[in-house]
Amino acid sequence: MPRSQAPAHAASRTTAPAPAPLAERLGFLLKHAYQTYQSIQLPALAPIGLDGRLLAVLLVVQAEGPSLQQRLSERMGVDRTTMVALVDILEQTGFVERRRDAGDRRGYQINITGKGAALLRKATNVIHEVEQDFLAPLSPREQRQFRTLVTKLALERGRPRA
Amino acid sequence: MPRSQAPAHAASRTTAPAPAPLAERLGFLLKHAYQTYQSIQLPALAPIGLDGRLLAVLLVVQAEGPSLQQRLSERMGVDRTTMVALVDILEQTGFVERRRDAGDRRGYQINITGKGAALLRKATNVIHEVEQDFLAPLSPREQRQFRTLVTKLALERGRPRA
DNA sequence: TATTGTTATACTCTATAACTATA
DNA sequence: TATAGTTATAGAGTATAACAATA
Repeated sequence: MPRSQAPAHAASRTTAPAPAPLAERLGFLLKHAYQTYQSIQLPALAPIGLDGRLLAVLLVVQAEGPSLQQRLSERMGVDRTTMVALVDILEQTGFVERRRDAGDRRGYQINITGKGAALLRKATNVIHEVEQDFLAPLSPREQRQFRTLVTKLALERGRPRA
Repeated sequence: MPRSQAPAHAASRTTAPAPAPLAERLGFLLKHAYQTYQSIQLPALAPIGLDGRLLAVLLVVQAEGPSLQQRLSERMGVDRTTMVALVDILEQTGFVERRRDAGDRRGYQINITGKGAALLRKATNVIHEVEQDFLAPLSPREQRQFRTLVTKLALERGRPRA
């Protein structure tokens, strides 16, 4: 999905109703559900200097403690060469720091900073609002159902590699 | 999504379980549900020379009759310059044909051919199998629920532009 | 020889701008 | 001048290959 993010200026525009044969195809629905989510999340995270992938790195580092870049990339399912750029950004903005491991000087341990932890608290509130906004077309009961079902579909089978 | 498509050779590989904080985020779940779907659809459509976007063009042309390229791109939510390449492929393989409109010689009417209609019947069967495979982790009742809910989320709000 | 991080490179998908022919 | 189609180009995003440092 990639290449999958709509430009920010298009976030609030809409198009004509989807053609009937596409509106019944799961692939089309899944793609557009994800794009709709992104169109809400992108402008919500931008003011605090984050996007979905940078936020994911912070979430994993905070949940699992200091981690090698390679470990982070495996956990998130992105290439290790892609992780270089993500950590570069988070390091330059002071949200994480790279520390050499004295025992094995090949890799870095990635640590979240106090500034990064504070940002993460703010981002967590933003994400909850984004998810509520996205799920707004559903009743509270339907929202719980959707979370359960999409979790099974996304995770139960094992994720394809990014 | 699309870059959003995993390479074909990775379709059957899986990674470690998703980190807990990501497995609860809707953005992560939606992305991976879509990627999981793609990892099933891609190898299923490849043998008949199609992918999701080419199939979408055929579905719209068949449902709405001969259409200008520009109209097709609006209906599908893709740029008209992107539609050029899609119609090129379908024309070279003989699944659609471009016909000049005698009244307005600026545009082409895109028609599905007999060969294209035959392919579409085959593709429709393939897609039904792909969707069943994707939904297999859910009970029949849950499958109906998921279709209803994801349709509301993808379409009710109006689609963001591609 | 293998592993971590990095850089250089290439490939895919898609969007913008500019061109042509028609109106 | 506006529209349909096209081409050239550029920008994300991400993957592969090769390299330096370390084990």
